[in-house]
Amino acid sequence: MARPRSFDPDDVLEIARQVFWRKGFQATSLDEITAASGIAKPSLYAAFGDKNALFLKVLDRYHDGILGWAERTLAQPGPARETIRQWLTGFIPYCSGEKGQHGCLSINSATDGSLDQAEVRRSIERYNRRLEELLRARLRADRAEFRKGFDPDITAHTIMVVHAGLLALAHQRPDSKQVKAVIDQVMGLLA
Amino acid sequence: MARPRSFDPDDVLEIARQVFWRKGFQATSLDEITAASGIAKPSLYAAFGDKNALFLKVLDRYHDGILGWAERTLAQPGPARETIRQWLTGFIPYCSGEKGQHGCLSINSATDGSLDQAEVRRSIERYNRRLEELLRARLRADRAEFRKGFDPDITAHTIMVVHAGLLALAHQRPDSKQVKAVIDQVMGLLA
DNA sequence: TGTATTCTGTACTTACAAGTACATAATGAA
DNA sequence: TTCATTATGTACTTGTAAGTACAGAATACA
Repeated sequence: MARPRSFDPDDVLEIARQVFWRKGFQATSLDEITAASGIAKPSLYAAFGDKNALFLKVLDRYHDGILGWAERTLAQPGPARETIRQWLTGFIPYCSGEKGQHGCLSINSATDGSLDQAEVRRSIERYNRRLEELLRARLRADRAEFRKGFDPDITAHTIMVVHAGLLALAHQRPDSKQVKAVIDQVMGLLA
Repeated sequence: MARPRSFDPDDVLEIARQVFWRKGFQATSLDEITAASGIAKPSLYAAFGDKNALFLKVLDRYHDGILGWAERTLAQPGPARETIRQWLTGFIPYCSGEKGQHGCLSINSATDGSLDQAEVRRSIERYNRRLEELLRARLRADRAEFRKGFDPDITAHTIMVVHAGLLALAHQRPDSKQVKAVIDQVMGLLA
């Protein structure tokens, strides 16, 4: 029994994500988000809280999207190595060329010293933990495919490191062939 | 025949590096640097130019320090794998625990969307290129140690990716044992 | 139709940071 | 000692961004 919202909050989060992704948290002003979204500041504040809270919502949504995709991809049948290779290969467009120039919002945020809000750190930690759990679970489940002495836990973490490294270096716009070559080489560890 | 400078510019760059490293470029105000260094703003501007120029000098100095150390380390005699392992192992204190919580100034800057100054990008690219060249040169020189088909160029890049990944994930303060395990596992690719 | 309620847009306040004007201090050289 | 020259410190201007007050608009329901 009141005036309804004139926008879909999820649409605005999507727009805010693009701006935050491109410019980073500090350098993004709410005025830029109002300009990009057409939503005035009081509406943003009413719907999402202050800038920190808005960013946290954007980041959580981003994490959820990637985790959902990882869950689906890593649940696929077949050899674990090929499944994981496919998952990593899916990141190539975001790790190379023009499209990769802004890297990963989560990595960018993790390396941003201005973001020392505890909740942002927690969101990133939870995201990394869950991603690594997915990899670890898959490697453990298919352990029989690998050599004696294969360590699924360390290997899962190594893959996380490579994943983070590719997305950190994405800002240099490397050639997609080079990224693929690195993935293929690292997959040699899954044997 | 004029009043001499009351400070050593290199000392100030060192202090500025610490502040920029901890808080990032955007979130660091010159007032914080004046507070940390005791040097007033007009002196900073006279000596280093504006905030962008100061940051660029800090970053170049940081890059030079790491490159110098890499040159010395990677020139050491012995098997290439052990030399490179030693070099990577030297990063462990900066990739783990309390000391690693701020990661690497170069990676942090590369992933900072607010730093789209062309000169900063160039400095980072040059740094990465030189580091990779050092690794590649060493792997090529000692190619005889490795199996037939070993690709020194791709391997050098893979090591760069792992290196970047470790420093990107350093913000999570991982255990140093875990970092060491990843390095050891990746060194398995040098065979 | 009227009213309570919530949303929206304009315009504001406040805070803070970048950069600088200017008066003054400290030196080397004459 | 005096002057030319460059550094320093105080205090300022300017710009910009976060957050909000308030008046008016849009709905559901009585």
